[in-house]
Amino acid sequence: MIANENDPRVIRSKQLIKDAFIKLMMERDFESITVKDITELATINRATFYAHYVDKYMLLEVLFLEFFDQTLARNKIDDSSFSIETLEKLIMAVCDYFMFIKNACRKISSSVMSLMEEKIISRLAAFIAGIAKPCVAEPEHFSEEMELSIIIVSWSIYGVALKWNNNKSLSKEELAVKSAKLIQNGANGLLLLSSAKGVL
Amino acid sequence: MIANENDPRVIRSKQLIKDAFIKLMMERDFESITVKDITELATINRATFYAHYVDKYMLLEVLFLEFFDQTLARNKIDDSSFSIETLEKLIMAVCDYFMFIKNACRKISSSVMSLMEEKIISRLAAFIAGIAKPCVAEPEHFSEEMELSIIIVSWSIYGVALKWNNNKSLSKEELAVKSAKLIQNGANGLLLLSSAKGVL
DNA sequence: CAACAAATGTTGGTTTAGCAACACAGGATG
DNA sequence: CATCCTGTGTTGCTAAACCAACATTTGTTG
Repeated sequence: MIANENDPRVIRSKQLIKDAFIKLMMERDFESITVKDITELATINRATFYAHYVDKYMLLEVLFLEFFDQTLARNKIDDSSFSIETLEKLIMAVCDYFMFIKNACRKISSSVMSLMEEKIISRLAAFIAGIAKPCVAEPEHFSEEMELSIIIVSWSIYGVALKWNNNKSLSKEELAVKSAKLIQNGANGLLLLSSAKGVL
Repeated sequence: MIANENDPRVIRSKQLIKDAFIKLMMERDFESITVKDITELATINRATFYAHYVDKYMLLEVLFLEFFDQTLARNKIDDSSFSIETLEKLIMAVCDYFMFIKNACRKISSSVMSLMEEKIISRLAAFIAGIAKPCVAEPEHFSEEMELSIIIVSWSIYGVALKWNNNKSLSKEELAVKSAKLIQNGANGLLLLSSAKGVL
């Protein structure tokens, strides 16, 4: 069945599924939730679930990516150019995302988080690309280096936010300011520190 | 289309319609609510409304009767025999029903109330009949008188509760106790009072 | 290990909801 | 008065949800 995404029934069914899943995630571990549980709570047929989602893992992915997009949108990041402030806001956005997930789910396993990791970083990269690319005069020339830079920055952002989530020794804002500078300078700072100590 | 009342879609559609209607009744006057308003808020198609309800008046009737039945059920009336306590509880139940309606609707016109009046009294009569009939040894013999008695009692109950709703000079319980006695004695009390004053 | 129970995906046929279009009625506006 | 607008109620067709049934997989219990 190829469903029309604008059909009110499709919209409602998907929403009922999401609502039920969110409710269950507030009560239980992801792995313990069955498709049957979801569809029964959503008052839809199990076959209808499979008409819209491949399995519960795909539902998780879609939903968590939506959460992330909403978090990004809520942080109102200036998309006219890529600056140090953009970097700071992105870091804080990923921190918000982690906090949202922690708050919305009773028990979120690291396996679930790692299922989402790549997807979130990809989304981060796409977001950054959307800001940065139009700012470059000759996109065809710098595209190779830009792609790599975006990947580096995306993974860096995710990494510091994840570290913060495990060990909140700084405030979100402090983390953002400090980390943004470090990400900006890349390995330079590390190289300087190391050479000063005579390691290199 | 003859819908199967047990189909989950039918159940959900009807519930969506009811929820939307209740919400609108909390905000607006019944007459100002259109079928279009209801279906838009319920996120269903207008044709679907007509598949389940003749018009908005029928929806009102169904819903208010449900409210009344719920009120009756909540009052947990002993249905083993018909006693003075039964009478008192029925009076209080109708009072509860009036209070519920007043609370659930922004503005409830007297025309709407009178639309429901007969239906509620019929339901009252059916309820009383359900209690009283099994208690009679020879139902075929007393059926005529019993039918009339039930009608009299039903209208009496509704009447005193309606009066109380307009002018709450007594508590609900006081009204029930006093009125139950009066309904029990029927016109006897009035006749005595009148004769004592020499009117008859 | 075998047997059983429960969850997963999938399928074909049935039923209901959605939709667009229509005729009609009532009320407002020029 | 004619015209427009909005809501009502109906209809035939399309598309989505339901359902029962099935083969498979997974897990657990004696």
